[in-house]
Amino acid sequence: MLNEIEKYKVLGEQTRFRIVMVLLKASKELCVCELEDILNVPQYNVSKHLSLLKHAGLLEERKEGKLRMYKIKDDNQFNKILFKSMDSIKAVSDETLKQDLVNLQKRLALRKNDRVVVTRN
Amino acid sequence: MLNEIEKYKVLGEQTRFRIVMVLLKASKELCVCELEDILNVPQYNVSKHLSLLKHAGLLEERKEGKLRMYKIKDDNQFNKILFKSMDSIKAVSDETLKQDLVNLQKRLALRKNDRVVVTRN
DNA sequence: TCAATATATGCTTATATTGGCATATATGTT
DNA sequence: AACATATATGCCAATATAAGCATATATTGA
Repeated sequence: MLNEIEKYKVLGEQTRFRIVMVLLKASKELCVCELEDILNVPQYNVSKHLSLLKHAGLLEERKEGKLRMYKIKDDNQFNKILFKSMDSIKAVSDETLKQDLVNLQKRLALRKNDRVVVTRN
Repeated sequence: MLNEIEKYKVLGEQTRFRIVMVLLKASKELCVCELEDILNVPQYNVSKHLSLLKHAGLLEERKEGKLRMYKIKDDNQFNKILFKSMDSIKAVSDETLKQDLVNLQKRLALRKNDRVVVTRN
């Protein structure tokens, strides 16, 4: 399938959409356990969805010790516009999404010098 | 589900993506039978996919006699950006998509004064 | 080297999606 | 009114997807 179609497809699922939205709002890489904590989704699901997002070419992964850091991959025009479309969603009226963003801030506050020190919460 | 997620989802399927791409390149409304002819997809499938696209808020429908005309719905910021992302897909290297666009031109050439006169081909 | 931790992955089941086919509906035509 | 045509839709079977659970892998630290 055309890679761009794949990108729309993977974004068209609630959990994956939430992951990407959180990473966009974070503007920095997050590890799996942080996402798990922010989204309140089991680790194995977060990992699976991250894998799909990565293979579709929307995210990048980097190893850092025991952790795997994931971040937005916007090194091409298509991705940039796609993320811009997500950014244009004003109505984060959705309760789940709203809570995700609150949890994101809480999680980031647990970092020390912007480094992950608390894993599961 | 958040309406925007639904929009990504419906675009994340080959046939629906093709429909939208053809409508974008056409820059005008097309009827079901034209799309059927252009895409080489059975009428019932074209209709079903059009229905999903309409309900997701990506297309508009208008009755014209026996025909139902479908067109791009870009009356909001999110849709505009989404369609822009499709427009940015340079690599219409995909053979199917390339053929669709050829067929689109052939079908449009069958119109008389920009009105549909030939139905199934 | 052993244990603990972070993450990934295989298997199974539940659910959703898609296509095919038949048929219903609506509109125009004779 | 009967018929033809354009389109939509209900049902079924095939396939794809997602969650849950158990477990494998990799890395760190004792």
